[in-house]
Amino acid sequence: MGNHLLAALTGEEMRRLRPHLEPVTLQRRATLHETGSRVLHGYFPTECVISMVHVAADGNSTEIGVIGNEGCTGASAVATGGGVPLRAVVRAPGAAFRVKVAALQAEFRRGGRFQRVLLRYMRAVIGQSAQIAACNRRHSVDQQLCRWLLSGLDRAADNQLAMTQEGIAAMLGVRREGVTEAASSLQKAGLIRYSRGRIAVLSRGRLEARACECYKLLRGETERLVRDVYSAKL
Amino acid sequence: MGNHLLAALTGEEMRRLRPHLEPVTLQRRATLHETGSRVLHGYFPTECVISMVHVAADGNSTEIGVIGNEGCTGASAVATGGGVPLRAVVRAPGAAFRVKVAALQAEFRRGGRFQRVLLRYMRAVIGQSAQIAACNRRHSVDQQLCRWLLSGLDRAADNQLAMTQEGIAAMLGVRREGVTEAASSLQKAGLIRYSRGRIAVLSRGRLEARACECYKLLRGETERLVRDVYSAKL
DNA sequence: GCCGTTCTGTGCGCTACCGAACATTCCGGC
DNA sequence: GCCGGAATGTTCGGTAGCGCACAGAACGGC
Repeated sequence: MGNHLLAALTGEEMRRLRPHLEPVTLQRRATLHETGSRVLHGYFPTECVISMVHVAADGNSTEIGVIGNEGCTGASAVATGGGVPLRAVVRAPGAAFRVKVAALQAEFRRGGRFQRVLLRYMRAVIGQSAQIAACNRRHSVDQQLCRWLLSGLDRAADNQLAMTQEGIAAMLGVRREGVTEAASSLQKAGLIRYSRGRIAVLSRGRLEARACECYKLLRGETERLVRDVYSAKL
Repeated sequence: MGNHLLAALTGEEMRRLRPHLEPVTLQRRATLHETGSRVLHGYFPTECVISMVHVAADGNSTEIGVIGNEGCTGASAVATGGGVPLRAVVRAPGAAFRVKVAALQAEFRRGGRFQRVLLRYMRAVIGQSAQIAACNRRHSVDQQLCRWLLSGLDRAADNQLAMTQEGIAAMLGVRREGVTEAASSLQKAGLIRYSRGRIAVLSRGRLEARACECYKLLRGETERLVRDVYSAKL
């Protein structure tokens, strides 16, 4: 149950990086980095889930990407220094490795496998954000909720998700009432059960059927990413 | 009137790359690369404008990013090989440099300034797509149209844009009628004048005032990008 | 067991946008 | 000068989501 990006490194790279890997437990809703501000650490989730969120001037937020144990935060900061254009929030608490950006940068600049892995990951991030952007535009709250639940479920240990409807609404960029309605409809249909911020997915299959095709595409992209980072061809 | 990414290279890098720079004139609406397919060339606009467009299974499209002489296509393909997750379409015709991906990759792997420039550019792309995603979700067709016009204008030679309302609708991911209505309202207010695919911007200032704040943010990000690629600190 | 807080449910009027159908205007080619 | 196609204009009913206001329900601390 490690992190795929780290697991894909060569032995030598891992030896160099290991002293800088700091195991941490991330608390729900913690903000790991803030829009525009300087990034000090990259986080490599092993058991937690992190959301990348765009924050508008009026405080409205929109989730642009999700990071589980297939990714990391701050990749672009590692590649270029400076800040990232998004806020990173812990969506599901749990274990992760924290690494100083400087250490990551040093390894990145060596131009080895770590660099290729991180670049491949950045490509996935761009694709993911494009897909979510299109989904935002086109699909109903109901469909998006299904996609959101599944994207969390794929990265979770069990069939449980911890998030209030208020929180989900903020991520999807819709009203809380809209989420209430969609969630209540899902519950009536027996796909999920929830209460006060705890959601249990009862029928993953039916949830997938109800979600828009964006979910399948996003999932496929993630699987390709994982395959690629382990591939000798990278 | 060159391309900023190329202009920021060192003399030595430019000497190596110059033999591979192929000046081309891009025709309006040409598709430079297609979603998912293998990318053979990167394009560095000098006088044209290119749109990065997400295409859904049903054919619906959504513009995720714009590229003028501050950027290039296929950056992520250069960094990692393989395809890009978006379609690139010529939005305004004109000159560009075409370069084989293999040549770009070779230069990228040297790990010099070109690499840092391209990475910095990828960071801008991620930020841009996040901003546009949020804008898609939140703002009215009218506001988005203003933003779209301005984003083209910034990269155009004069105050003219060539694009039918049908075309704009496809980029913004809205109905053609919605664009007709918004455009006609802008014309009545004296901000633009248009006819059959030719749009003239009459009052840039008022257009900016009417656009959502996304435009200013996107523009600021682009300006920072251009500043950074020329900066010695990169 | 009480109470404040957090979370969820519901109703209402409103607006922006959608989908479809059709009318009109303009341009370029013959 | 005529004609076909492309671009734009307009209308109409339908609906998803918004903003607001408030009601109930559950949990957590004391």
